[in-house]
Amino acid sequence: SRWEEEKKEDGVKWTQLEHRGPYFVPLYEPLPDDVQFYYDGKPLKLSLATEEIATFYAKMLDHEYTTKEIFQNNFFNDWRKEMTSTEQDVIKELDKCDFSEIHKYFVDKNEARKALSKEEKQKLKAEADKIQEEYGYCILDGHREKIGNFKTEPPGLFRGRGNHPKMGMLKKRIMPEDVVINCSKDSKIPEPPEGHKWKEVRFDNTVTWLASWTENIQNTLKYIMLNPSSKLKGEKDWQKYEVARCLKDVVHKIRDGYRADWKSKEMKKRQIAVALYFIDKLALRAGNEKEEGETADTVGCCSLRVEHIKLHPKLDGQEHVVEFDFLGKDSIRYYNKVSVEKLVFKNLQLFMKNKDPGDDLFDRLNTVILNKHLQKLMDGLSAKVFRTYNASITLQEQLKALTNPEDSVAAKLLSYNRANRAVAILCNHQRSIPKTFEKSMQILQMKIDTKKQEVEKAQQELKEAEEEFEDKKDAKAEANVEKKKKLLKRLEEQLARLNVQATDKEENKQIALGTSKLNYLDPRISIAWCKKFGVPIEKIYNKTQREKFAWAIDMTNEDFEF
DNA sequence: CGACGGGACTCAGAAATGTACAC
DNA sequence: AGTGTACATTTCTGAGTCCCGTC
Repeated sequence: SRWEEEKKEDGVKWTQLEHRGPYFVPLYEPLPDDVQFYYDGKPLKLSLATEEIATFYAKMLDHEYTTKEIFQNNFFNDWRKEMTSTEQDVIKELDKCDFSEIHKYFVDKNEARKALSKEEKQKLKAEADKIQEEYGYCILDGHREKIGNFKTEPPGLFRGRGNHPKMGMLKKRIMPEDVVINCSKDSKIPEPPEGHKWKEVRFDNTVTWLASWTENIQNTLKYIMLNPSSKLKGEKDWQKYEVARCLKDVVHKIRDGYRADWKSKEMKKRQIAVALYFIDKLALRAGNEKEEGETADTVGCCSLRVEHIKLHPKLDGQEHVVEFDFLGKDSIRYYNKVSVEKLVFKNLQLFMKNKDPGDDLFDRLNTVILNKHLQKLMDGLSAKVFRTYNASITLQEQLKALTNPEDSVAAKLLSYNRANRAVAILCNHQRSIPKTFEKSMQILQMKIDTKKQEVEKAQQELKEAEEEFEDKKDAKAEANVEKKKKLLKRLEEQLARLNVQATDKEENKQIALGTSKLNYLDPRISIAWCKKFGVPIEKIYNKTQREKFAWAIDMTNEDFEF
């Protein structure tokens, strides 16, 4: 099959790569003349470039971002830089800018698009499909593979996560002159759009990207890469889980090792040992250092500061409790109270001694030191492998504990979701509570109440039927009892299902299951579980997910053990 | 060594879009 | 049968990890 093909030289990722280059998003279309921008109450015709940037802001007027001072200031600074000198002379304060007409124009345009007839919508869809067909695929080693992101990112205002110092800055339009193309020498080299040139065309088969450009906000590279369904990505994914499975064999030894190191005479060793304990037990990320002022202030394990933990010798009947409170990746809050071993607690007290809240907790440590240590313990081992390992092993254990072979498929799926949820909680994968949550919960509660009444009514009817049977002792009365029993049973089952649904919904409101499912759980565990318990794979993986995990679906039977 | 910057890749939740289902 | 809405899926792009070379 396609998962077992010729091996390449070390570091070589492909022998053939052919594609069309990125699809460039359409150029800016000027506003109609009757849509005006006002400055200080007076209409002001803007130059094309200035107008385009104004529309970026106008489009976001409903968004919370535009209420933030940093966003406003960054936007206004960048906007002014692009203005003509005449405009600069006039437009001095954002507060005097009135974008409301422009805003309304785009709101209306959006509604108009939604109100389009079926035929018109189909036509638009067909056009999009054509672009996808033309630009969305490449040829890699003879196979036609789907590309992940084949469009350049449109210009707009930068939206960072959390308290990002650069929010609102102008993200510039990507032109062919900014783009580096990567393909094979003998392939049909993509044509730049008419009148344009590529920045560079290179033939580097040691990397997997098809095109790249430098983004102007953080000055970092962006890439066009393959879709997760591709062979290249699939193999990499498989490899990731194989490394995590290797950890399974040595993790006990590693745990013994770091426990012993809690007592080390060397401070650095003790810090490594405690940090590793956190990474293993709590599935924390490694925590690279970040450049101050360039990004939101977030941390991982190695970059934890004294202010991010509190030590409680006793708390709620537990001993040696560490209270974590910090912002992690994407500024998602990590809040947890954990009872730790006495030695860990003692070490933490020591690490925090004579430090200010803003000081590093692990002052002798960073991710490079930690990962070098891990590499010595196992080939390919780095901090993130612990997350993959602990996530996958947790799923496997939870599935074992929760699955009842006698259950219906629906009940088994609930168990699966519970197991998935345990992992999402471990990895702190959160989502914002859906806007419609309260409402839909109320509706569900109403259904439950109605169902309860129906159950009570059925109970009453059954009682009556039984009494009648006592009385008459005839076949008709007996049949009626059976009928009422059946009805009651069905209603009770429906009620139970609704209750389960409500529990599930409540437990899930702030938890995002997708990330762990897609990135941390060895798909072979899930596939084996499906096969073992007769659950169709489609029930747990949708089409995209089945495509991504094709490698696993191909190779896994019900006996698979992580 | 270790700091630093560049580079390539994975992983992250929000937002946009599509679909199914209730009314 | 048509329409609105809730939920599922897909897209988007920002935010991490980790490695490498240089000084």
